[in-house]
Amino acid sequence: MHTSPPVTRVDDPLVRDVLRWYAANARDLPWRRAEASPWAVLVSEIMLQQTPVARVLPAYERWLRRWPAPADLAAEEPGEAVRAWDRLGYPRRALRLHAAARAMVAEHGGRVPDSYQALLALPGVGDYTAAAVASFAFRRRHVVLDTNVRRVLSRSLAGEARPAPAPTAAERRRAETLLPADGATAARWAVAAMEFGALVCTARTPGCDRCPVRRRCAWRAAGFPDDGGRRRTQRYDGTDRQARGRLLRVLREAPASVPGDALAAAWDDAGQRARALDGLVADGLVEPLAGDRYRLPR
DNA sequence: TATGCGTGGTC
DNA sequence: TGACCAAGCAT
Repeated sequence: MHTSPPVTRVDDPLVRDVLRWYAANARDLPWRRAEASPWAVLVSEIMLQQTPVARVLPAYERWLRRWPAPADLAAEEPGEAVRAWDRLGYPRRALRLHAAARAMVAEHGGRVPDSYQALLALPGVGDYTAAAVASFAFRRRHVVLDTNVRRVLSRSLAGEARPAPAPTAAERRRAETLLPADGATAARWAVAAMEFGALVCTARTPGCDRCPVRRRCAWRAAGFPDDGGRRRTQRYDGTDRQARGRLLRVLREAPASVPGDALAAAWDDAGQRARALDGLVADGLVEPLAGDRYRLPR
């Protein structure tokens, strides 16, 4: 690797301690290796949206072996991306990643753009992903606010068990204040804070007894207050969401098009099945053909 | 701003 | 056992 060892002085003690913790405890994940391309970083970030690392790993390896550059994916039918997405969940991500690959070919010479703004303009790339790719792949200095970072800062600095449902201006200011001056150190801080939130300062059972910043943690100092303000978790069984998943699974596992009967076998309730199918078609995940047949989009 | 969007593991 | 949780995005 051509980057120099960190020489930047990190003044904030939280940042310093989390960086030190990361140096000793980071997992060896493929998208963090020096040889990971910007495309690999982007693929990993999209796959990791709401999906655990353990489930992403095999899909990530297969994906990059098959499509090592944006142009390789762009040359495929969108349905192939949906099929290769397998059961990662939220298959619209696959469609958007495919659209992003085509946009990169059309507008960026087949490369992943290196600016936050250009990244943000890609389908399926929001604030978090744009900042993460700009930071991790290009060492640009950005606040990277994912759910882990937000939880770490809420606890250690604000003394609250969990952050607000959506990032607030105050949170951004807080994060900006901590951000190291140079891009490379800022990137390392971002990934370190995320890793720390994933492995120590976790949502359910935080490892406060082995936490390197516990002496300064505002949440601990306040006695671990918990207002219990959880997000309402949605039911899944019997929902349209589940129906969509079942239908799409039939389509993914079929080599070509399938008859409506095959979909009917996957979901009993005809009204709900029709609604789910309409939704899938509207999302571009399913293509209806003549004669009551369906396939993944071409 | 609230809601819809998959899937499977954990406690 | 059923909530809760997992590196969000789009509308």
